[in-house]
Amino acid sequence: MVLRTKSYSMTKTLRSFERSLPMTLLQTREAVMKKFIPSLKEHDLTSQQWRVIRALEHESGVDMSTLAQRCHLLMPSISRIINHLDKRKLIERKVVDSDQRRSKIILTELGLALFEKVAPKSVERYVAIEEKYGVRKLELLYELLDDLINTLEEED
Amino acid sequence: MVLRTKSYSMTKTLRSFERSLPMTLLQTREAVMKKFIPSLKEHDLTSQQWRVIRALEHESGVDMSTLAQRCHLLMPSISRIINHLDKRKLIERKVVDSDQRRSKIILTELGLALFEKVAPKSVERYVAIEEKYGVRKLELLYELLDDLINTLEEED
DNA sequence: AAAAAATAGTTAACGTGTTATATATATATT
DNA sequence: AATATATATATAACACGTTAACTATTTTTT
Repeated sequence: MVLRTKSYSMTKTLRSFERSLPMTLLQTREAVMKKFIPSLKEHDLTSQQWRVIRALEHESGVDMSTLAQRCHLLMPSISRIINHLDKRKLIERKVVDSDQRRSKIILTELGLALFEKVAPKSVERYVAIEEKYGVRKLELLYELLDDLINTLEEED
Repeated sequence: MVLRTKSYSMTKTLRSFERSLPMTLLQTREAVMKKFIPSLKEHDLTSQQWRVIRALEHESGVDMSTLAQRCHLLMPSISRIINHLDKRKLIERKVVDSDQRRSKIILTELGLALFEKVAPKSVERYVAIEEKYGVRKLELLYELLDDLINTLEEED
């Protein structure tokens, strides 16, 4: 393991596949989500649906494209998710008068109630992570991640 | 940003959804993968298929369950992926004599050739990231992520 | 040895990621 | 004003993530 890492930085071979950056990021995400997913399942929500609900609670009445950007989802995914949430009456769509193509998405009372129920669990999770891992390290991690994102996005 | 962070840790409301930890990890992963995905597409590979090929190049002749663990994939996914790679003759399955349920997965010559073609692109990508972001920061990031994973996995 | 329990792998069903294509409406061009 | 182009959203197709159910073996229990 040590040998592999060493040979990587010296001879430019592949980093051991279990320790690749994308894999490590994926694992971290899984570890973070793991304890929160059950709260979502209790309410038959996927993490993406929850992301949309959070975005709408933050700012209701945005259109699909905006929602896609904010939630880092692609239009086909948003389209399906909004359809799904619409059937569950958690959101409503209002066609925009000035542009019939567009529709504003609004969180219903039911949707808001669901948010209020789940949100505390999410807060709890963050508090638990802060306590066990440390606020300082967490802030440092955020900084490093943001920095990496910015570095890589400059590549165009 | 500073204000937001402050209000979060003081009043225990939800961190702005765009800056949640899972979202940030997802974004980082996307940013890291972005420039490498085209190399995979050239060879009609998904990142998961590539992960499996890498694992097999590292150690050929492991069974499906082992492969699932190593690649952080679930059995149904591995099952489909191995099926797919089998059809493309990139791998072969050999039923284990002592246990007819099990089969060992072997990278074919064709599979190995594909690995040899794609691997340098992956190395290039890492080198580029190291150069732009810095080896030191990258190592620190790995440490923080591993630490977070370990912290969260102790929670059981 | 026969029955029960465990294990390896597959398949089904549903939601999402991704690319390509389609449809309707709005804007720009002529 | 009629046509072409652009935009917002939807749908289709295929792969993966996830849970549950299933099949075929192997191991354990009795």
